[in-house]
Amino acid sequence: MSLPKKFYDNIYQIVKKIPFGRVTSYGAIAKALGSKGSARIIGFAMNKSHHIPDIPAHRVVNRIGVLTGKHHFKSIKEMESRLNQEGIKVINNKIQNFQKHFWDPISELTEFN
DNA sequence: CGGCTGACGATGA
DNA sequence: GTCATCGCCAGCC
Repeated sequence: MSLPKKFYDNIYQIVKKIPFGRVTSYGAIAKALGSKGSARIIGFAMNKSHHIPDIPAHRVVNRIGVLTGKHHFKSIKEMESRLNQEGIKVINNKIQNFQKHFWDPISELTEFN
């Protein structure tokens, strides 16, 4: 409550806006926040979001579509399993046609506003 | 207050 | 195309 982390809060806002069957990258979110250099911070924020049920972290992967954060999930299989449920094919921990499923917050939201 | 961490990204070889 | 290294920048110890 007091002193809300604007950066982290912004990240959660965007991640929660990711539509079903879509994925995005840490760099895309970071850039949407105006700090493309803080792509790593996005992952950090995800760790803090572990107690937040509305954070589809499984829809957030790195720029190449690899499920880098799956190991941080309750179950490693859960991340790729959830993506499969959304119609996203994950082979070798990498999203197939990643660019096709890629959801750019800047293009869709035109700034998180 | 100083330094390390980290679910990344870009660039160079 | 792949592999290695540097840079980023907020949070945390």
